[in-house]
Amino acid sequence: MATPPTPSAKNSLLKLENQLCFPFYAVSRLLTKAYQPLLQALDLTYPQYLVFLLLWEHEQLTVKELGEKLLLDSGTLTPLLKRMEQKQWLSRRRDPRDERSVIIALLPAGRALEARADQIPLLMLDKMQMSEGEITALRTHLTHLLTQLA
Amino acid sequence: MATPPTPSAKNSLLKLENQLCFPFYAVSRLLTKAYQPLLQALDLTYPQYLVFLLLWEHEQLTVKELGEKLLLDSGTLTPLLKRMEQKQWLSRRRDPRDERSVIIALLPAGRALEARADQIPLLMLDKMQMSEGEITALRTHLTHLLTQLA
DNA sequence: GAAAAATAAATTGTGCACAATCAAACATTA
DNA sequence: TAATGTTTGATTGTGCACAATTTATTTTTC
Repeated sequence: MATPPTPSAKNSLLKLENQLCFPFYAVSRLLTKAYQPLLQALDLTYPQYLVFLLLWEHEQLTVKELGEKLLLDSGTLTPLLKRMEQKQWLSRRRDPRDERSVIIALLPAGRALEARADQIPLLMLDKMQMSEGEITALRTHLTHLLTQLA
Repeated sequence: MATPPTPSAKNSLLKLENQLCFPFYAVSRLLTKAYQPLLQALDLTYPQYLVFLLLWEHEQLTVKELGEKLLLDSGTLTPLLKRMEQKQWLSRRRDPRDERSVIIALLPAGRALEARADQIPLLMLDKMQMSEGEITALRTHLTHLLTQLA
């Protein structure tokens, strides 16, 4: 079905295969899909898992702090956190000392998930099949890009 | 399985800063945001731009072929393509020789966007501030990961 | 200390992503 | 060729993402 390239598109940067950004977009989605069977066992989505990574470490954080660390805004976080509150994984309450802020705090049911999640990072590293060196190199480039774009 | 973790190292894998996947997720979203002002001028979203990259090169493709190249399924593509059809950028019709397939064909208004988009790749390369070598290295790693995960 | 500016969430609306299900068209084979 | 199985899109429902606006609260400035 695919027709031969048209003259205007020959050797162009406007070709999917010459794009650098598409692989980022594709890999990001494939990684989320690779997490899916592992997270589904915990009834979690990938963004919810990211919130838990922070809460397991910090016990409680404001919505603003979560947003700064995950690079997400309240339009994304508020409904997501409400769904997690419904499941009794965390609590949402205003900071008495600054009523503008909402404090997200880990609840026992949320803490209990930590033990069940502890195999996930190694299982994912396994799926990626990359050497220690490749991973280090990639992390360096990604961090550079991240600071460049953020 | 990779290397067995020491007790202390095991816990640290469940920290956001030690995640490899989060930077992919974050960079992917930041890249899309970096495209946004450039694409908004053409009334395009990033996934729509990706569809155009393929149509500018191939003139016409089936939904299945678009899905294979972009790693997207019909649940994503069908409504996206309908929105693009509304704007007269492309046509959707069944293949007379196999009524199961839908052929997506570029229309003049869609072709006209190509010239207005041709600066985008260089502008994006500029935003990323990476050397030729870094880009090549990154593309290699990403391609490896992509085949590993796809 | 009142008005103005800044900050933090919530809300609204649009557009992906994707799992799951369905229906139609085509291919296979007994 | 009738029954079975496969392929292709469409549909439905849920959950992000994010721009833009709104509301409540706090801080700053005059």
